[in-house]
Amino acid sequence: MALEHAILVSLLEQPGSGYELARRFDRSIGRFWTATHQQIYRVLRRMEADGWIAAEEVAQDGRPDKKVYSAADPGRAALSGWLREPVEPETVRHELAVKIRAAAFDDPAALISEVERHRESHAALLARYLAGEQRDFPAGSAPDARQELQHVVLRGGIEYERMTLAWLDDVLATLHRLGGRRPHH
Amino acid sequence: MALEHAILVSLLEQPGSGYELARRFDRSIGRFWTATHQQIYRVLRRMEADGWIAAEEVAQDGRPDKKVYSAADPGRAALSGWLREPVEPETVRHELAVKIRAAAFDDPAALISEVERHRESHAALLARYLAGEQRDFPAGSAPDARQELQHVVLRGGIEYERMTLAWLDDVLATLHRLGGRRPHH
DNA sequence: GTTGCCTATGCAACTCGTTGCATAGCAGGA
DNA sequence: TCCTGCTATGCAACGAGTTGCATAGGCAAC
Repeated sequence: MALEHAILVSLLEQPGSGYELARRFDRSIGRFWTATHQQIYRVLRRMEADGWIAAEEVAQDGRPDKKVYSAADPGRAALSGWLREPVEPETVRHELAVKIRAAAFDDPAALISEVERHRESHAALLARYLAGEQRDFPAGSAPDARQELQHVVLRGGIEYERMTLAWLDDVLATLHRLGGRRPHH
Repeated sequence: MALEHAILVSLLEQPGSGYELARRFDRSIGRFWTATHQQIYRVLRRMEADGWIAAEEVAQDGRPDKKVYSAADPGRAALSGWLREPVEPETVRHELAVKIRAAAFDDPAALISEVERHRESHAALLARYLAGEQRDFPAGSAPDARQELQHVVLRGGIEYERMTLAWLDDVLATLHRLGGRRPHH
């Protein structure tokens, strides 16, 4: 389980409440690790019980109170230990690939609009990444270690989206080519 | 849930027992959808109860008997319906990216050997993909629709591995560059 | 001749992750 | 005025997925 570690990293970068963490997981961190607010609250309680993080009640006016968490030393030590462990092989879940192979037993043309939707959403995400790169890592700046590492992760996202766009074009060309043929029945 | 659909596709391509499916999920299909034998057996029982697949007991000598499953019409219809539904956005789980950002709060150099291990395993997978492509889709052949679709999925795997290798080189260069600097404490 | 691996299926217990719902005050617009 | 939406946390129930173990015959190596 790496949700705990992803939360620790996020709290080290910036302390925050469960709600704030949930929003971060919808944005930057969510690009490589997703979580709902339910999961986050549950894991936060466990981590606090284990002493990995410390909570501070913060009263707000005009808004509900919140509990702001920050990483504690045992949490930092746990993260350090995890960093030195070999990571499990990633389990891939690529639903679109299943659909593409499934199309051989149905009408391949029925997939075209679905693939086009995916293409659009990946193009939009690439644009967001590129805008974020311009904003956070402008050319000529002198980044520190944290920024360098955040940047190399972002570059990975950018290259992933570029690769995916090119592949989806390949998929679309293949589906169009097969459009005339009868499906296998 | 797409495990049912991945199993249906696999059984349409070739009928087989739970055990055989588990091995396929360790090989080709497992590249874009993973499953343990436990999951597979449980889902097979549910699918048989729902009439999606049909089972036939096959006695073997020198080996335990097996139940060979094949896709039935209701299963084929369910697959067809699923193909026409929009797919949920993929939830990405990229543990290495979490580690890279975590390295900002520890020693970045400690990650180098881990990244190198990943690089090797991605290089080995790319080599396997390329060998499989040569074997199954030799230049000059006239593939049918099923092979075309399998090939485009494989090309996606190949491009993904190439992209990942290039990115891991970028990560390694970044980690080496940061090697001299003190971690943030 | 015992140890370990392969085929083949399955139970039990657990953790992970999602979905629906609840509360509760405040802000802004129709 | 009512409706929608945001901040903030949480319960309950379910489904997905993993891990450990069990059985049971055959095969090959040491």
